[in-house]
Amino acid sequence: MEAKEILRKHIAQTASLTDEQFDYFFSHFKPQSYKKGETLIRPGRAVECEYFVISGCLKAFFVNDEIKTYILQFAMPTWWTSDYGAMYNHTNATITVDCITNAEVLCLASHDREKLCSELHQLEHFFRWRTNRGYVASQKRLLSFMNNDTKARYEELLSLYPQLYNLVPKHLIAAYLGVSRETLSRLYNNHR
Amino acid sequence: MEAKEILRKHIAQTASLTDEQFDYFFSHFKPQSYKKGETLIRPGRAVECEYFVISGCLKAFFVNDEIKTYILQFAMPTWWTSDYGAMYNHTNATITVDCITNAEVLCLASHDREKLCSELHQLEHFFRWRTNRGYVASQKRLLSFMNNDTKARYEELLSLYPQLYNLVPKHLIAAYLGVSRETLSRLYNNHR
DNA sequence: CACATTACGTGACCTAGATCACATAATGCA
DNA sequence: TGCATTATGTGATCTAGGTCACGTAATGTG
Repeated sequence: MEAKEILRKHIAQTASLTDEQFDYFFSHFKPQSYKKGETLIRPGRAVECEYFVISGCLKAFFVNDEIKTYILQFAMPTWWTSDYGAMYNHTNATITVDCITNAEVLCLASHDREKLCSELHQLEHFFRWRTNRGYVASQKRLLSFMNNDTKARYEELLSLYPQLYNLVPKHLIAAYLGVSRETLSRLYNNHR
Repeated sequence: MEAKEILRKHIAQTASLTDEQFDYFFSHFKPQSYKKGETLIRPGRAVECEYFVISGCLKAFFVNDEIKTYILQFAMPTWWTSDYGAMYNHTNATITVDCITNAEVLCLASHDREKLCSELHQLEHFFRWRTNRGYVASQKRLLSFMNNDTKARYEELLSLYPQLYNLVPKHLIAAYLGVSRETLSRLYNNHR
């Protein structure tokens, strides 16, 4: 399935657009290909756009002063990603988005999204719901952080996204769970 | 300032409505008064509406099997609160919303919000941006959880909302930070 | 193919914060 | 005003997980 069709199906779950409307919407996206390890969003730079993932896997992460990495999101096909804090406030990025595998994405400029939202009510509706879901997921993860121990969070993550186990190196899973790679290693080898 | 005026100013920051449009919007809200300790949303029940706080302070929290409480949000004047996960998915509430102090709120039914959003593009715009901000704040809190220790999170919370220190009991602040009340107590009395 | 880099496992030790136990305010309310 | 809650402080002890140190795969690249 090609990029256009994937996006079409994705939108159709939340908003109904005519073919003409969708074509117009789609014409604002720039298809891009990235290789494993390439960086889409870099801290300190302006954030021009957000990305819709067609294939491959990206990660959005924060690196603190002690060079420790925390992964906010693994972005898989049909997921959206960006540094939304920076994008909405027009400030410089504080997080990085890069490729875990080779990836194809559709790039939508922030000002184009705002323009499209004001031109087409249905698109404003779509983006409202997309963010709703993100917000609820984020609250849920926060709760899981407070309530569950590492092992429970690890199992939760793998039951939600089984593909991750073979797709991404273990130290990145640790960085998503917010623990050291040593702890994660001990966890599933239960040496304790 | 009365409730209507407070909501008017709040909306105006994000969306421009005519007086007629705002009156129509406002006519869907039910003003309600609650006393300290009263419950607005209860786990296991359906979630009919969301609340806009006019005065007082609410809390939205989760209670786990071991009766430990985790506070997701303190809701102060001009904040919105509900169990959004339950509301969006039409499932029963998993969190509780109750009053830390006596409070006045405006209650908006979920189906009215959806109706209003589809009738008035500007309102859909407003709710998109409100959720945007919530999403970004939630991501930021998640990051703070992973990156900062309890002391840093405590200071972050108080610098953001200094009123909280005198308004809410310390064990609720601990429940927001995700630590035991003993740990919080030791923290600001630095007996260590 | 060889060498560099990255990924992963595991022991030893350390620390933040949990838990339990108890004491002492402070507050509400009959 | 007096008693029952609720809020808070603090010691003693325990534990999940961090950090450091080292080793061995695995993978990539000239």
